[in-house]
Amino acid sequence: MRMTRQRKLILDELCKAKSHPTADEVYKLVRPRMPRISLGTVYRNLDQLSASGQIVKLTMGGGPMRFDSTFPQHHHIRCSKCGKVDDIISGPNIKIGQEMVNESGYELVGYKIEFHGLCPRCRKRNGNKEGKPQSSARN
Amino acid sequence: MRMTRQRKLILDELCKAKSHPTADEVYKLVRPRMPRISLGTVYRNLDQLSASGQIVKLTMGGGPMRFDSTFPQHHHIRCSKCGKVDDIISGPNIKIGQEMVNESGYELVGYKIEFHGLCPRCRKRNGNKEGKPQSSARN
DNA sequence: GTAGGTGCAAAAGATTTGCAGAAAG
DNA sequence: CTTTCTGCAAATCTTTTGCACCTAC
Repeated sequence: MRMTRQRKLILDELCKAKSHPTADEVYKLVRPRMPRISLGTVYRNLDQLSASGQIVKLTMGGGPMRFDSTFPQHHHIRCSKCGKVDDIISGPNIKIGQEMVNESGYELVGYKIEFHGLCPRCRKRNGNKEGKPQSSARN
Repeated sequence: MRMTRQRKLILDELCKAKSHPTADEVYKLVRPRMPRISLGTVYRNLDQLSASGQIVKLTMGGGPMRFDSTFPQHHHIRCSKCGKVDDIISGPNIKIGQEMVNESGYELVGYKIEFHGLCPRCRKRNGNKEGKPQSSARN
């Protein structure tokens, strides 16, 4: 994979971004520094960067694809009410290894955990200031 | 939520399906039994059924949305090479609780684990018959 | 009876692709 | 040099929506 000016730029903007931009947002982030770049190029690069593991594709259930740099390692949580996506800098130990998928015959390469819940703002609006889970923690 | 003939039918076909059909595939599954149903209706119902937790939306990084019934509880693994999606009837205990997301201020409602790796067929083609992970298990 | 649901068709969005010229290695 | 990548624009694919008519409750 060649490291073109475009690819470097896209990766750079993605690392700087605190949010989880869509392809179109990446396009807008990059244009000021390279006005003639095309949206198609952005899509092609986002695909390749994620195929090579340098970034992650996030779908988080609905709407256009979002992208995020992989470092530092983290997971994501999405508000079921307003759709906001935040990072979870997972401290604790989720041990996930080959043995979890052995029965399937697959060779495990990676995994992704996507949480969903209510963001602080929506909790307040709901009048549920303290953490009283209202449903069991499973999808 | 009313239980219309359409909704019942869609849910029924989805429970029977061993695969993870796209909206369009669900449409095709349902049409033999209800020829005048519209694709729009299928989309609207899949959305509502997943909002109410009766089915799950799977995005699995790329392509159109896929849908799956929620029982029995399971996760999914997707082949990074050919795109095949299979079920992981997770035996072991992944303990994920509110404490994992406390710092974020969110109230945890649920989570979803998506694995990816090489399916048995692609492993063979790769000449890697036994489980020798080639990269670290992370995205 | 009425709020929510449906079919149809068109619109809106998101992503992919063909091609000729550019540029990385 | 050769191979991969780019810009552009058109094509394709997916999903959403407006509207008038239905139907579950």
